[in-house]
Amino acid sequence: MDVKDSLELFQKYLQSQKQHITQTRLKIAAEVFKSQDHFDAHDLWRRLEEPRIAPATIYRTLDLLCRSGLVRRMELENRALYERVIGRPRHEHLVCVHCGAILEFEDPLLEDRLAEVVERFQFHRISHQVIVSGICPACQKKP
Amino acid sequence: MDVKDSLELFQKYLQSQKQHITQTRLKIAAEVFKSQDHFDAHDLWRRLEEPRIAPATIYRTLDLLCRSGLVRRMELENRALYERVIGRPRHEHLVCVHCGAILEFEDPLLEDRLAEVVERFQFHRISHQVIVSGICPACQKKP
DNA sequence: CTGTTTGCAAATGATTTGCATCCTA
DNA sequence: TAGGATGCAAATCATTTGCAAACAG
Repeated sequence: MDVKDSLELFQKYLQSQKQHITQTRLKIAAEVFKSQDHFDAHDLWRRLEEPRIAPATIYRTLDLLCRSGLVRRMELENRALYERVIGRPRHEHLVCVHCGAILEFEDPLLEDRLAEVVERFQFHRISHQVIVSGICPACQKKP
Repeated sequence: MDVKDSLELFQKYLQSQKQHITQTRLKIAAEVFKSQDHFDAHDLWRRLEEPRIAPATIYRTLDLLCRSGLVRRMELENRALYERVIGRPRHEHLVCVHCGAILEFEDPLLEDRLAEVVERFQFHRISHQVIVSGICPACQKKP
């Protein structure tokens, strides 16, 4: 799943929603699909190096990307981070409160439990997030 | 575990941290320990009906309550909610994006998975949150 | 007494919104 | 060409911070 494929999926999403495929949206989406990490709206704006693109548009486009299911948003203390989801294995996060590192982990059994809970409650899931806050191994060793 | 017991635990926490036990802190904590739901800082300020207590102090005290482990903070879209944790079973949340309802669920097996992950990574956990966003059964039935 | 804590008001900072202009479809 | 999309600037809004006065130990 490369950037090109992801962009196509995004375009299909826009069309399915009767939304315009604009140059601005494509530039923003391409930058997101190139990413390998967790970033906030301002990070993305900086990476684009296109001062003409307004931060407001970044927010609006990130919202579209999340709705499309290609990108995921996670709520941290006082800010939201985004990450590309398409073409990546399902995972959750460990966040170090010391160094800010975000570690990812995969745990199918945990995901199974979540699926069971959603089923148990007859809840229509749109998204979910599992975040463990604490101190990473590296920071534990620091003096 | 009633309000009085919880307050005592909070006082012990304050003493252990060499922090002052003040009337303002006790009033805020008592209101929190009376709560049965999820509330934000402003909700709490309103419930106190003590205009003299500054919102800033509410935030500062909620922070202490979270550090003490008696209260838990959850990050939602653009705001934080708090809930009393002491004297209640461990649980996670389902949040309805339509009506805003917050459903709680208990799932020991899910908690076990989290414990295993934390162990696997040798991560020192401080807190965690599992939030499933979606549409609750009641809202699914609405036209 | 003496350092904390608090109230108040101002500052912050991420995100949202109004609106005229621009650009897809 | 029409209505959605964008840039820009202003508005929001929860939360934080600086500081002098009030208070706990």
